[in-house]
Amino acid sequence: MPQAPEHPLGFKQTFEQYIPMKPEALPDTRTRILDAAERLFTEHGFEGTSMRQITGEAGVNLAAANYHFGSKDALLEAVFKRRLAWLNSERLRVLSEMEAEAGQQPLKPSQIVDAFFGTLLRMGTRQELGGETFLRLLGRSRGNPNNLLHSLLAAEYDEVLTRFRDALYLALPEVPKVEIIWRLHFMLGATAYAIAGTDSLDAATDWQIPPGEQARQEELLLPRLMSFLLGGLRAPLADIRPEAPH
Amino acid sequence: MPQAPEHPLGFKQTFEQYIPMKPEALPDTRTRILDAAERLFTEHGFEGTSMRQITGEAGVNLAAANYHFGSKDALLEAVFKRRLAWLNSERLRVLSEMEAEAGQQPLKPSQIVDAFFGTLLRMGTRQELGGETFLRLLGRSRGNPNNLLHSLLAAEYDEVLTRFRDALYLALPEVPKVEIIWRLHFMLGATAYAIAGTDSLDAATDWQIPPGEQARQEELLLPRLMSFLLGGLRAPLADIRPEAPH
DNA sequence: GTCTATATCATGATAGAC
DNA sequence: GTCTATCATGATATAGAC
Repeated sequence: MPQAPEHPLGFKQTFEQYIPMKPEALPDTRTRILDAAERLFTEHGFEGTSMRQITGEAGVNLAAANYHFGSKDALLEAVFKRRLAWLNSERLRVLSEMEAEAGQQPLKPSQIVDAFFGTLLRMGTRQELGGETFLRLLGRSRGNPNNLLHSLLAAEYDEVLTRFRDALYLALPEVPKVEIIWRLHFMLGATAYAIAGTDSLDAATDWQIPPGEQARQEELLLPRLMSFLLGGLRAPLADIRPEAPH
Repeated sequence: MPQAPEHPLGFKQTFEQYIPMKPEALPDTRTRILDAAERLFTEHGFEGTSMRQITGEAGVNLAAANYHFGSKDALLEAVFKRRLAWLNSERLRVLSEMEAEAGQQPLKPSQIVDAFFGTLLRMGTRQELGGETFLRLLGRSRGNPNNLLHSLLAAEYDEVLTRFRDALYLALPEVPKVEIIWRLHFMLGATAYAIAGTDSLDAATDWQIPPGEQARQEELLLPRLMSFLLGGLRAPLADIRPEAPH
C-alpha cells in the first residue's frame, strides 16, 4: 500500500468524502464551495461560519473561494440564488399549468397552497436541489439579521409572492384582500418553522412521539401542514370593529 | 457654558441618552448592559454583535460586562432568562386561573390559545418587559443556530409547553394527540414569524397596505392571528392512510 | 466595582509565485 | 486557476492599578 499523501489530515479526509469511487466525478471547485457553504451556513449560520471552514470542508484552497466569488457576502448570495431560482420558477410553472387546466374556472385555494408550499416541501426530498439542507437554511432565513440576505430574499420573492397573492384574491373573492395578505404571512411562518428543524430544540418539543415513529411522521408533514394552512386560510374572519370600510 | 467633559465622544453621547433629566434615575450597570444587549442582539444578531458595541451603547466599560456576566454566552443567557421567566410564569398563571374558573368544565381551545399567544403579544406592548424589541428577538430565536440558545430555550419552554399541550388534549378530546402536537408547532411558527418583524423583508411582503394603515394594522395583529391559529387548530384532519392506529 | 492596557487569537481579504 | 504567505482588523477575555 502506498503511503497517504502528505496533505494535512483534515484536508485529506474532507477530500475523500467527495470521491468514494471515481476521482473524475468530483464536482468542480465552484460547486464544491457552494455545497460546503450551504451545509455550513445551515448548521452554524452565516456569521458563525468562516471562509476557512468552508474551503476546508470543500477541500479547496482558501484563496480559491475569493477568486470564484469575490467575498463572503457574494458567496452567501450565490448559495441562495442557486436554489431559489429553481424553486420560484417551478412554483410559477406549476401555478400557470393549473390555471391553464382550469380554463375560466377559479382555482381552489388548496391547489394554490399546494403549488406554493407543496412545491417547497417536495424540493426537500430531492438531493440534487439541496434537499433537507437547503430547506432548513431557507426556513431559518427570516431569523437572520443579515441585511444582504433580506434584500436578496425580498428581490427573489417579489414576483412569485405577487402572483400567488393575486391567485388567492381570485380564489377567495369573499375574503378582504388585506386579510388574505395577513394569512399568507401566517402560512409562510408556519411553514418556515416547520422546515427549520433544529435538533436540540425539536428534542424538547417533539414530546411523546416515539423515536421509531419520527421518520414516518416526517413524511406526513406535507398533508398535516396543508390541512393546518387551509384551515387557517379559510377560518372565520376575526371580529374587528371597522373604522373604515374594507 | 462649561466645556464638555473629556470623555471620548461616543461614550458621552451614549451616556447622555440615558439621563435626559435626572442622573440618579439611571438604571444600574447590569441592567444597562442587559438592555443594550437585548436591543443589539435583536438588530444584528448574536454573532453580529460585539461586546464593544454592547458596552459602548450601554455607556459602561468593556471590562464591566465581563465582570458582571463572565462571558458573552452568559450574557445571552441572562438576556433571555430575564424576559422568559416572566412570560412563562404569566402564561401558567393565566392558564391556571382559567382552569379554576371553569371548574370541571373543559376549557375552550380559544382560551388556551389566547393564554399562550395572547399573553406573548400583549407582552410586546409593555415597555418595561422588553416590548417589541424582545418580541422580535424571541421570534427570531429559532432561526439562530447558536447551540447555547437552543438548549436554553428548550429548558425554559419545557414546563409551559407540556402544560399547554395537556390543556389542549383535554379541550380537544376527539383530536389525536399527535395531531395536536403538530398543530401546536405550526401555531408556534406562524406566531414566531409574525413577531419577528424584519423591516427590509416586510417592505417587500407587506404589499398593498397603505402606509397610513400600517400602524392600525399592527394593533389588529392579535385578533387576526387568533382566528388563523384557531382555524388551523380545528381544521379537518388530513386524510392520512393509517398504518398503525392512533 | 470600575477603569486602562494588553494578551491572544481568528477573521476576511489579497499579493504574487507558479 | 490554484497555491503560500501575510496583512490589517477586530474579536473575547483578563491582569492589575485604583
